Amino acid sequence: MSTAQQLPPAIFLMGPTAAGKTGLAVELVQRYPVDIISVDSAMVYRQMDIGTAKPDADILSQAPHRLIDIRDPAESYSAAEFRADALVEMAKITAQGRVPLLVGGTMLYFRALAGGLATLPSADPELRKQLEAEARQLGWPALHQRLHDLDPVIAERIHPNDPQRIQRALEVISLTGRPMSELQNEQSQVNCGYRILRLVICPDSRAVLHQRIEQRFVQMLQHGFLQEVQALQQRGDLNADMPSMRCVGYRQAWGFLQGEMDQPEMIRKSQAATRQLAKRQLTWLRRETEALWYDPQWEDARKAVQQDFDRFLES
RNA sequence: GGCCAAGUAGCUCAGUUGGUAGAGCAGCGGAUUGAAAAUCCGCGUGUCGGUGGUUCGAUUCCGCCCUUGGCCA
Repeated sequence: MSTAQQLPPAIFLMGPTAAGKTGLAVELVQRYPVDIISVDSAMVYRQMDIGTAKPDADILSQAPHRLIDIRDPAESYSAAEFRADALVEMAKITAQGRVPLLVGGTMLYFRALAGGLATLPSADPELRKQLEAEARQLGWPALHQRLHDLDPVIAERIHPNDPQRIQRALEVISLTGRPMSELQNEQSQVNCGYRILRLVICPDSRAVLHQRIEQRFVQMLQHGFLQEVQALQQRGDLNADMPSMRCVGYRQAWGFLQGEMDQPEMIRKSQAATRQLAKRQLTWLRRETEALWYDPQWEDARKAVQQDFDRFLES
């Protein structure tokens, strides 16, 4: 208990997309000695501003966000890179006598940061290409069968129709010669070195969240989202299979600009994809965290957040 | 006003040669260890437009009514 007291503080501000995280974070920056670190797998990309709901230059000058605009859309990023980057930024902030405020909705990143990751090799693009070629010949269920022979424990946990995880597990074996399940078992229970206050911001009503999602997408279009995606297409070096272009909204807008659907359909699909994202985020939030929940429409929410902040920072 | 077509899940539709119905999408729940805004799994009761009739039994056949679309006046 007393050792925990000695750890420096950090705050996680989590919530589904369109819940109002950024607005609250900016308010908190104005009142508390906190610096924001973004926990968002899409805002890491430069030139992807409107569709990721990235704060604009004005807001960023008042409330700088670390770990946004750190990748080109042709590149990829990962939970492991995030964890390393975030820990560096957290240490810098703490060294200045301030408190890291981690804000975002990429729940795997929060979990990786707080709980650590197993020691695993990073992605190998060549190997992945090979595995994909094999899958085209044999089908993913056949590769799942192969995985079952090599690492039955992990194969039990991965569905035969889940190409991404089958590929990754085979990649790990191929790169290390050892089953992924074994490597995961060796993972020690790490503490990230901070005492964490977890806050979730989310409307009580799913209908309200859906409304916010739908309105926000319309606003994105008004702010030139399609031009943003068009500019990305015109670079000529991006394609629809890259992680950046598979982001919610970008994927649909890309298809629309290629003539694969009309505009009303693109809008419907983008909004639906965003609702589905929010639902997945809520699944994480319900299960993963013992956090304090706030509805942004609850007028006392901000006061309550401040009280929790005060109590936490004083302790 | 007359003729024709359609009315089935939130949406688009399939179907029942008469035994009260099922797909896609949406939605909901879940999983999640270097792509995670990704990837994957599970979940289908709805006055079959209304009302009368025929029938053991009607969402299905018949009559009338309502709504929508088209054609003719």
